[in-house]
Amino acid sequence: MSKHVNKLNPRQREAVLHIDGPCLVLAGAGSGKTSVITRKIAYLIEECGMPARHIAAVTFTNKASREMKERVSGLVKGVAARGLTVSTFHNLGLNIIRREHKQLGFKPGFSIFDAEDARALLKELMLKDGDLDSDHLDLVANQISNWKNDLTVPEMAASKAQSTGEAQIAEIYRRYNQALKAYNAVDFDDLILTPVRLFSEYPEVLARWQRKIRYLLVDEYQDTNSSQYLLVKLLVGDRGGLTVVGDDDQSIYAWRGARPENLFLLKKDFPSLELIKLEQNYRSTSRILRVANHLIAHNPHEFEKALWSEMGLGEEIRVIRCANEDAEAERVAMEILSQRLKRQIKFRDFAILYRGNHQARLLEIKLQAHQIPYSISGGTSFFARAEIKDVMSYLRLIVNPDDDNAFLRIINTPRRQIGTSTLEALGHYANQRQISMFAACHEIGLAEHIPAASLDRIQRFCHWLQHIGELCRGAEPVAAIKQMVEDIDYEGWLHQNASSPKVAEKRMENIWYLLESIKTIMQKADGEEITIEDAIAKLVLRDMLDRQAEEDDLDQVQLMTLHASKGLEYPHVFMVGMEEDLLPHRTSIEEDNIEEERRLTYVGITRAQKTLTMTWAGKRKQYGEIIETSYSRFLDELPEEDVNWEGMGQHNPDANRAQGSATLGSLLSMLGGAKPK
DNA sequence: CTGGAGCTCATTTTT
DNA sequence: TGAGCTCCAG
Repeated sequence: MSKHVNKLNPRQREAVLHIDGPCLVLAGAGSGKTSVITRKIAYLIEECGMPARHIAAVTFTNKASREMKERVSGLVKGVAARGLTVSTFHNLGLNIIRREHKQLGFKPGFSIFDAEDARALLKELMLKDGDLDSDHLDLVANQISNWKNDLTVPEMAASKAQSTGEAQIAEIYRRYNQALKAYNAVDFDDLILTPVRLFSEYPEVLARWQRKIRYLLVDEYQDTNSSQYLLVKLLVGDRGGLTVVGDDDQSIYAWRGARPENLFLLKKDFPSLELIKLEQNYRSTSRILRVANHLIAHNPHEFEKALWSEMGLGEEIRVIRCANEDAEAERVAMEILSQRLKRQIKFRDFAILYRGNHQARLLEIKLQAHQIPYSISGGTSFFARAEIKDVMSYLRLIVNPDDDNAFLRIINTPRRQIGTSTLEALGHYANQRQISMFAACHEIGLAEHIPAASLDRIQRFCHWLQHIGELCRGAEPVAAIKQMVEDIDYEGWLHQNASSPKVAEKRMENIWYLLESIKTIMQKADGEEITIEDAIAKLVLRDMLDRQAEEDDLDQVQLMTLHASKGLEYPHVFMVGMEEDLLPHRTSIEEDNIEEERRLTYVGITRAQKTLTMTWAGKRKQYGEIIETSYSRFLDELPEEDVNWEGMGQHNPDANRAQGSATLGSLLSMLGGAKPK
């Protein structure tokens, strides 16, 4: 038997060997799904003789795609792996659009608007419109994204509108798309949607891509939305060269348009689908899995699945009642300190998981107080920082002069004495002539609308930027960008504006870090030539940023949301805030979305390898007032015999559910609540 | 254009 | 409670 399968268990082996038709692998948490995908790729290349360039593996995150690339290159050596596609959905979409940009009517160097850019554009459109105020920004942005993910074009949205409100949003949607087109830009959703439309409209283009991608593997399939599924379906065609791996119990992104039912739809679209379940878990103790299975059994299931492991029974799950959220954070900190000594383990063996980012703040304070090193993943992203957005806008404008949004962001940053009236006149002129603002700057006719002094300043800026652009396409792009930052004296501008020199220095450091990243990306050109356009696109798609990698090696407790923890594992896991209104979150209770919250809890539990500790606070400060809480309903869904309850006296669902039983715990909580701060 | 007072709104967020 | 915003006075 092949070397690629003899380390696998029988189910995994079956999943790797089944190549004569579509294959759905239901892979429970920790069941070795990445092994299956990577070994299947190796098997296809080395045993089936399929050239690597005809195989594509698609993931959702850059992290997953990076890991997959690494693991494949460990299995398939050298030239045999050349041309293999391992990328995120969005990256694949980007590559398709790039190759076919002419057909699609995009100029090369088109911009990619991230979520933030898209919102900024929407805000502007809504402001101009007046019908909708920007209070609804979130709603509108979400609705448009949902429409795009469900393949609904503006005209369809308008005709299906149920209310005037919806019709208004549909109108904004139309203008939003129009603006993107004018800016020669796409948003994240378009990266998937555009290839789908292309393939539906041009069968010959689709055929070409089908010839290229003969075998497709998709990771985390439960997270696909409608347009992603359609993209998969189109690429696979009726040849059935498809393996998808997923777990319906780990679907936690339905609120973002993911369609976990895509897992079962597969059966309809591919009748010959082979279903393989991976139930052996290589991560956790049997106790942890029993608890996880017991919990998730409360959800309805299309496919029954029960995880098991050979890792031994393991310790009981602890559920700890704390007086309030302060005591909870304190308790977790103390647990980490004592467990670390008792078990002789590292800080990095611990993770603290929570529902909402705001819960991290108190934990941070307590960890700091006890000098426990930690790192938080998530929070304000690097790319949300104003200085990064500024430099990125310069770069975007260099690559795509039609990007009016980028133009407007940086035309007067740093100050160039180009005021609103000048820009209004310029915008008006550009609009009339149906050209971009940058292009309008070069027109002779503009002199009639703008005072000579302003015009001169604007044109000097444009010429300078063009000059930098030429340098960027030369031999030393990074040097050119550095030159650009120096030309505009961005550093001086930062110092002038920042509240302290320290802040300015920090911001400048971020910019140097950005330039370093660009340098790395351009150097990593293994064989293929990477243009400045590619580098910027990679940055916008958050690819190739090795921030996290440095931190992974440090000995730090990991703090993150339950969502962010998917796919990760830690020896000792704390889940905090196990309360009604928090873990099932209140809005989910109101919207009757308990099942997804239960899956979220399931994801949290299955992150743990050795021990799992859940905490909850009897009282919690919420919007400034102290609220009596009751513990999460999910705690009652855990098997009694595997759980050790602390601070609640005898655990008794019926009596304890409501307040009032005079247990030691409730007495303590009364003390805690009454104590002055 | 900046800074401070006042108002309002509180999930999750792979790309 | 407190972060993030708008709005108005300088």
